[in-house]
Amino acid sequence: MPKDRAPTRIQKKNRAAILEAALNVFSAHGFRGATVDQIAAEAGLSKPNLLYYFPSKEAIHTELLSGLLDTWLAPLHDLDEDGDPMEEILAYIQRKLQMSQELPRESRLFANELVQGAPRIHEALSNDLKELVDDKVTTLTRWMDQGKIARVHPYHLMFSIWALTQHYADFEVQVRAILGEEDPFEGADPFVDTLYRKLLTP
Amino acid sequence: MPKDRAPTRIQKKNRAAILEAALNVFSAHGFRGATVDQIAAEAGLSKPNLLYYFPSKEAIHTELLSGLLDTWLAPLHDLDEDGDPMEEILAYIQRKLQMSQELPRESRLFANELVQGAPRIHEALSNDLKELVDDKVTTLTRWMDQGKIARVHPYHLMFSIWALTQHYADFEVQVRAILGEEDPFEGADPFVDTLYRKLLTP
DNA sequence: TCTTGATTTGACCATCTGGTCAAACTCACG
DNA sequence: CGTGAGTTTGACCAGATGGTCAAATCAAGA
Repeated sequence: MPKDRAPTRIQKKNRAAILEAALNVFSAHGFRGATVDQIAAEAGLSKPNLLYYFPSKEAIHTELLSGLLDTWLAPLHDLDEDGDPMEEILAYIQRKLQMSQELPRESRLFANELVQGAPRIHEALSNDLKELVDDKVTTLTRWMDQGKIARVHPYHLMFSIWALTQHYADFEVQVRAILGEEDPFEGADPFVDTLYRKLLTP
Repeated sequence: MPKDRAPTRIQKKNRAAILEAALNVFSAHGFRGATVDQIAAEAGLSKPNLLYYFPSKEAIHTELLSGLLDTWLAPLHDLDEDGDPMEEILAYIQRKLQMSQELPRESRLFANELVQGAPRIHEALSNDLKELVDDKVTTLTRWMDQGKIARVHPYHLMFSIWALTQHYADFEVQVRAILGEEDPFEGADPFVDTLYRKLLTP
């Protein structure tokens, strides 16, 4: 394993290649379905070489998840209490939809983990995520109190946004099977925009 | 393997026990994450004994999925062109939500399969499911043409219903992590009802 | 160039896993 | 009962898989 110094050029390149490969493999097959050999092959390394950079399969997975959590939660972080309520929420939804389109692997990585009970990120959910959501729910509630948006259950509002936007990435095969050749995201944006505009208009 | 006659008392009991156990294990760990030993143990059988009733792990999985597909699609089947549009749709949504609550294992079984690209039910999606959805979309479109419900993209409407209702089962850990002690389904029903009533009111 | 730490790998290992098989056991029925 | 079909299991196997290790190779600074 590399020493505890500044990472060399090679270390940087290989660790990045491994994480990139791991994202592909884990998001497509889940933790258990992914094999170290597969990740190594995709990263262009031999298995022992891969294990020279990460101590175990689990370590790669953990680093991937924790490294991506910030990215994943950034849009919600950006929800600004001082902005225009309706525009803030619709912008959040649009960013989430865009992430589903542009980062489907990341979405499926989390989806895989969650649907199997989140054995490896349960803590992050109950702490970081809950804290962030609770905070933003306060904002939403305040907006409702001020009559800026319609009063709905704020937590379920949040869940619905996640469900709707991530559905396109997580269940992409199903969406594609039904839409055929058509671009899955064609029309999604106006649809969710209308949906939440109608829901939240006081 | 049992002969091709009428199933004996023991065959009925054991096959049922195996499928029940398999539903638990597959829905919790996905196909690859599940082991035959685990299923056998949960069914109260030895592994060779389990494999006396089913030729392989894959066969159990296949039978589970195809056996549950009808159950899973029944609510959509029931959407009645001759009923009251708004009530029909809201009833469909409510039934889906109820299934998410009462049959979370089934929901996660399909979710697991879908998020990993549906390698084993791709055909059913492109045929049975697509056909059913296309048919119901025709109904929805007709209702929109008649001005009975607001005009929205009918396929995205369908996706949104699935996403929203199944979210509670598929990502139950996340919902629980955020809501804490509170019952995840508390308030979900009125929320989705309001959501779709507002969206679809012309 | 030489040296030393960084990097890479072939060979190997223990364990897990899906599946097989022959032998043993059980049950229903004549 | 006795018997043959139905049921169960211990022992076993081959391949996959996560991980180890010593030896070989490489890279960069003195």
